[in-house]
Amino acid sequence: MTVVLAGVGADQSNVGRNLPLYDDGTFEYVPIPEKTPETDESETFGTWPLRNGGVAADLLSKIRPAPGREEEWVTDPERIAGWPLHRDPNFDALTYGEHRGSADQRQGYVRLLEALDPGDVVGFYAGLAPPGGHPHRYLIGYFTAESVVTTAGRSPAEKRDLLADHPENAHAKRADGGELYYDRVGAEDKYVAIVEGREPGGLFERDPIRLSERYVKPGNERVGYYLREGIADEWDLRAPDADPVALTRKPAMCFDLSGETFRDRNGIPGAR
DNA sequence: TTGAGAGCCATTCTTCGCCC
DNA sequence: GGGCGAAGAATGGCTCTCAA
Repeated sequence: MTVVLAGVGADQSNVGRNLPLYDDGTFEYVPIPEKTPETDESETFGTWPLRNGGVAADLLSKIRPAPGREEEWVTDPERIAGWPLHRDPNFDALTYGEHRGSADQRQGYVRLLEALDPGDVVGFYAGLAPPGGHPHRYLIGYFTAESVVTTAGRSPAEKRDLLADHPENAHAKRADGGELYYDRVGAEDKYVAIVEGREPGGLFERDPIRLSERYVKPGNERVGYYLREGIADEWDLRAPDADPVALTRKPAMCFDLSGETFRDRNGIPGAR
């Protein structure tokens, strides 16, 4: 009886802009750039179709595959068009993988996802900007959890077998010879949680659900983005335990809400 | 072992300067 | 004057350290 929301999608930090929300309620979802061009993912910014025509590369003037002060922006249009996507979640194959957080965090991404039971829901929110308006965090889709597996505590051979069992997952696609990306770059303390999903699930067609409120929190000087009070109350927020929950950095959120109730309130992807 | 506090840094807003 | 980009600053999550 759990709903976990995860922040996904390209944003200011990796493509230098927020994704568009159009006047008719439709929106564009574009995955973040893959950290490494060495991936089995065939979709690139030059092939990812937009709902209003064209491809994702048409929206972008720059990308930063690995956000960080030492990383340079890629501005060459041909390189942008050919850069692979970190297609996570994969709304076609209904699979989602996550490495953010660690085993000793109670409220990090991987720990919240590990707690999902079959029939629970994992939802996805992204930063969308309407024409001439401020960006907000919107729920853009979800799927029903079928199973959750992690690479924690597994031997290299076991990890290889696990990734082979989830070939459509973005973390499996960027694994090299069964070796996870974070193992290759020396971050062995990271592990990946993979959620395999089932119907009902997918990306909303239109009218994403706004999760954030934009205001100056008492005691602060600057405006911030916070979880709407109504969402926290009606969906029974369990984590994080902050009040209000700041959505600036896309935290994982957990709600004590049944999958059935969540679907009744928010509709079915494909029919919304 | 656990919780509090401090520092680091990712994210994004604001301001300012440059160019058309 | 408007648009755009760069730089600086504010916020808050994550991580580490230390004390209880």
